[in-house]
Order: sequence, then C-alpha cells, then structure tokens
Amino acid sequence: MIIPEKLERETNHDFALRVLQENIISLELQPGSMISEQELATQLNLSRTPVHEALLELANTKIVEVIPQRGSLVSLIDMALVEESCFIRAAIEGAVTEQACQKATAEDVESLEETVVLQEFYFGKQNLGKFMEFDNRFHQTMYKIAGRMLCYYTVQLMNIHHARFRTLRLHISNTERIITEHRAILEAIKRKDSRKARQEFEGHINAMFVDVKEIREKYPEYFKQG
Amino acid sequence: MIIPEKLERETNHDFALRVLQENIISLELQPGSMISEQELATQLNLSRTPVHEALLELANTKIVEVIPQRGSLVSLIDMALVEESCFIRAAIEGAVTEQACQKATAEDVESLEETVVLQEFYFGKQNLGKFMEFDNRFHQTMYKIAGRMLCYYTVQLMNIHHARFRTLRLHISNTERIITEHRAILEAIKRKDSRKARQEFEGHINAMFVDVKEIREKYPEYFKQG
DNA sequence: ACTTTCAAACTTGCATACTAGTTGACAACT
DNA sequence: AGTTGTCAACTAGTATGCAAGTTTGAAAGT
Repeated sequence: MIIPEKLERETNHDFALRVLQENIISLELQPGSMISEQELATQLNLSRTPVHEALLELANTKIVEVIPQRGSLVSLIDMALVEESCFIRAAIEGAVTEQACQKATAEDVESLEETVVLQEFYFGKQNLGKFMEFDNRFHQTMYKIAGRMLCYYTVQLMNIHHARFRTLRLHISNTERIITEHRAILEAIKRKDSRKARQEFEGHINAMFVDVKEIREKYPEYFKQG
Repeated sequence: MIIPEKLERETNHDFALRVLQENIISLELQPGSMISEQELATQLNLSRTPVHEALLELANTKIVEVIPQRGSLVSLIDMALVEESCFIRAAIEGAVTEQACQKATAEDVESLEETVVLQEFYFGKQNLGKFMEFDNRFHQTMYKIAGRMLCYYTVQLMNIHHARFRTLRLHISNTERIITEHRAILEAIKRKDSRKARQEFEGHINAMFVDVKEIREKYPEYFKQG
C-alpha cells in the first residue's frame, strides 16, 4: 500500500477513498487480495468508520466486495465489467466529444493541444505517471468544454475497472499509439468535424481490447474466469 | 415521510437509502427541506450511522447536500442536472436499446409486450403508482435483454433527478402519450429496426422537457434558479 | 492417522459517545 | 434602537465498543 499525504480540508472518509482507489488502479493492491477495515484504518491512522464508508462506496461499483462477517476483498478483474465500463464511457464520452467539438473556442483547442504536447514530452522522458496524468487530463478537458461535469463524475465512477485493466496493459503494450490517437481527435476538433471526432474517440477506447488474451495469460491469477 | 416496511435481509443502511430515495422522488420530502440525521434515525428506528452513510451516498449524486456542522438538505431541482441526467440516460439507454433490439428473442419481445399491456391496464384504472412501476419495468427489461445491468445501475444513480422532475410533471401533464411511445419502441424492436428503436427512445426521453416553463411557474419554490 | 468438536480470533454492521464547528437567541453595551 | 458578545442547542465527522456471524486451529475422541 502506498499511502500519500492527506490533503488539506480533505475529510478522513475522502482520504480513505482516494488512497483505496489509487492503490487499486495501480495494482499496488492486487486483485483478489483481502482488505481488513481495522488494518487499513491503522495504516491510515484513522478509525474504522471512514474506512468502512469508503469500502461501502467502492462496493457499489463492484470494484471491491464486502462480505459481512467475513471480510472485504479487491475484486478480481472481470472482463465483462471492464467491457461494460468501456461501453458506458464510449456512449457518454462519445456524445460529450461531439458536443465539445461544437462548443470549443480557440482557447479550448489550445488547452487540449497543451495536454497533448505535455503528454508527448513525458512519453519522451518515459515518465509513465505523468504520461497517464495528461492522458486523463485530455479527456477531462473534453467534459469541461462540453459543460458536462456530472457526466464526468458518472464515467469516472465505473471507469475504475477500465483504469485498472489499462495499468496492467501498459506493462506489456506500447503507449505511443495513444498520442497518435489523441492527435487525431484534436485534429477533428480543429476542423469542427464532430462526427469524425466521435469516431476517432470510439476507436481510441476500443483499442483497449486488442491484447486481452496475452495479458490474461501473463497474469491469470488476477482474472475472474468466464 | 412515508416509511415502508423493512425488507428481509436488507441492511439498515440499504433501508435508509431506499426510504430516502422513495420519499425524494415522490416529493414527500420537498426540494429544499432540511433533513436531520438524528431525527431520521429516530423515525426509522435506527442509529445515526446507517442514516449518515445513506446521506453521504446520496450527496455524491447531488440530490442531497450535506453541509458539515450545519445539516443536510434535499437539493432544489436544478434543471441543468435534470437535463444532464437525461443526457446520460439517452446516451446509455439509446445504445442499450439498439443492442436489445439486435439480441431480443421471441420471449423477450413477449415480456416487453406484457409490461406495455399492464401499463395500459393501470392507465385505464388511473392507478398512477402501478403505471409508473410498469413504466420503469419496461426500461429495465431493455437492459436485461441487452445484458447491461451495470449500465442500468449507473443510469439509475443519476436518474433520480429526472425521476423527481417527472413526478412533478405527472401532476399536470397527460400520461397517455407515454404508452403510445412505448408501443412505438416495441414495434421497432419487433421489426428488428434498431435505428428506429433508438430514435423513438430518444424522442421519448426528450419529451420530458416540453412543459418546463409551466411547471416552474406552478412550483417556483422547488427550483434552483439559473 | 483421521474425524469431530469447540473455543478463540477474526470479520463487518451498528449503536453510542465524543469532538469540533455553526447557528440563533438573548443579554449587555453603545 | 442598533450593535456586539456570549452561550445554549443544534449539526456532521469520527472514535470506540459491542453484537452477531465466520473461520481456524488445536484438543479430544475414535
């Protein structure tokens, strides 16, 4: 478990939630591993209450499983859920991308361009953490441009399945294509071609599933069968 | 507050959540009204803990507002959020409807037909509760047919804004059209015309916004301005 | 050696108590 | 009258302890 600093004005509940999410996505907490409320509370220097609340919240998205009187565990990777979280994202973010394309001002386009440039920069430096950060920021900027932050929250909620799988995928696959695809979306937006922007986005999302077999064979213990 | 029976095997937390949702959607708890955790806990014959957890969960969707050291309140109706929750639903359920159309077996079509028939029946009897129940079941059946229950959960989460507004809307608008629209979707599915099915569904959802002005004028104290 | 029994050590769900912070009313002062 | 200070009564956040159920491992019996 990697335990970051607690932010100012962050409640203990929010802190516990953030720590859990980050460690699940980074695979620091392995799929299938048990989590004890008491143990986690001790590690974070909190009481069980805020930790308990955080686990309940994560259980709603099925990324952790809380079994009363037995314990809680990080769910195994369920490809059906990864696919469905992708489906949700494609449906919502596809529509959002179209709207962002129609609404985008010159400044908006520039801020998108900024994230792509920085992503390229950190790709060159092989800084995966920063690379991912600007990948996320690229997508978040789309939601901001379209004025759809409730959509952003909704997608983020389920996207944790997708995000965790992506971490695993980055261990073996090339990341350069991601930049090329972001560039393609950006170019479509510059030309105000919203249909093309959406189409490029959908291809970008579905690229996720090309190496599934190879990944599952390398880490079989992380996956739920079926 | 209408307090239903606690179901078997339902945790106190789930019970509190269900009671709050039902009373918010039915407008039994008025938009803008304060909720005291202690008072609610007493009414439900629980301690504050499960009630507190339920309020936190609802605060995530912005349907209640929890202000530390001050209190919690049922959010005023924010039309921007109603619109965005509709947008989310249209994006996801549109795609789901298309998939359901492609996958539907003869039995599936029959179960859809059943809900429409029953909805007509209760419309005839002017039983609004049952009418709404079968309205929801029609849509839920679509998700089942498409095998997209995570999508269903996601949409339900934000749909509470939409559901509450719909309750208000039913006070003044005609409900007969809803049946006609369900019939149109069902017919498209029977003909396996997935594009038409989606299109009919989107019209069905956006019908929500035709009488907004009239409704806001009748209940101005329920609405957030802007 | 193998099975059975049972208690200790876990687990989460929940109730209760305490902490820290906000509000509102009323008294005191200008 | 109007402003300010203070305190009682609220609030949500969190710590803690208990209840109820599961697991585990060792002791007892065959």
